[in-house]
Amino acid sequence: MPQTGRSGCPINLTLEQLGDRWSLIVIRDVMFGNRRTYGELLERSEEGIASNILADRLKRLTASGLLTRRPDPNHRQKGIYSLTEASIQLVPLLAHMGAWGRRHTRPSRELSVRAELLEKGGAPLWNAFMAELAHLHLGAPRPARSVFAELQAAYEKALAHRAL
Amino acid sequence: MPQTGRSGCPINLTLEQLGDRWSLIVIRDVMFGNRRTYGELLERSEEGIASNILADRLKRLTASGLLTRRPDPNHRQKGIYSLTEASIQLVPLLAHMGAWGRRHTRPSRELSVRAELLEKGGAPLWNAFMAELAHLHLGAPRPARSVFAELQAAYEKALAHRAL
DNA sequence: ACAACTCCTTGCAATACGCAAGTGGAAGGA
DNA sequence: TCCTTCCACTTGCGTATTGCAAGGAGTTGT
Repeated sequence: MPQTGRSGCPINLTLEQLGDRWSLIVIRDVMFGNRRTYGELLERSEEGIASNILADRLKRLTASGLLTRRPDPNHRQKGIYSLTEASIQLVPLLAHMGAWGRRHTRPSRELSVRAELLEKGGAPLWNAFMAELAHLHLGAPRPARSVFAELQAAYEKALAHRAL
Repeated sequence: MPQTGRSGCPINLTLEQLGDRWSLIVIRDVMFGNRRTYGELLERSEEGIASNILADRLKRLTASGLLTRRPDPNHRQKGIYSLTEASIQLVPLLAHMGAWGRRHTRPSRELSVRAELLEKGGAPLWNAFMAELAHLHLGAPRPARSVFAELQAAYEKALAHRAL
């Protein structure tokens, strides 16, 4: 039996949670950019998210179990946001979104590099990345391979190349 | 170089086109439900889309190249909507959305059956389905296997089972 | 004590959404 | 021909969401 408003279709239910212009952007920044606090997410936002929208999305995403928030031991006011098992399993979805966007929109070269790597790596790469996210966010053991570092290095190389 | 408003990230650009609560629902109904006209999409909508929203989305999706509209030869007023190459390539994305929704929301059993088949079939099934959609919507040759019929049969079997 | 920092909140305007009713052209029948 | 029905949308209007700019409250560092 369905739980929410419109219908019990799994695609619809996914859209009801994530189908807006900002939720997946926030998750993307936590996931691929390793932004872990409100301030980082606000200041280093590529798309310039507004502060009230960010606050609202952080609330909603934590309420629906896609993020968790724990206090920063060094700074009583700060919260550190982490991905959950559910949001880590969005990796294949985001990879496909990146792949589709690369083909059917006009992305910038620098910002496409990570999407390209993720696409070419396929499921094995996604699984390695998910294992690493489980380490970074859920305290799982550190895997041998750091997909995060590979993606970041490729991105920075593209940035440097563009800057020349 | 980016083309649109917020950033050139391919994930963001995909969200700018599809990141609302209705666009993917419409595409899903055309794709999996084979609804080809305004009336079919309105009347047989599981989620009860409003007529003005549907009209707006059909306009926007055709404008951005995810649907095409041709007049119905038997009925001058009717338009027949078809998927394009770009929207057919959303099959893996929708399959992943269904898979994620099945795991992390509370979908109804009947409406999950297709998502389950798509998930278990994986990339080979998606490719067969995309070939069939190219036949149904773009006039490509008819493939040997009809994934559409398999999905529909499974759905109707689940419906009948529920009705007992 | 004071200033700077950090996480939000508030006010307000613009846009999007949702419902119900209506419009205008086309098909079909008497 | 004229009338009814159908069909694809549009319009009006109230509500919710979004976006921008400014402000406020708790926290840290000096």
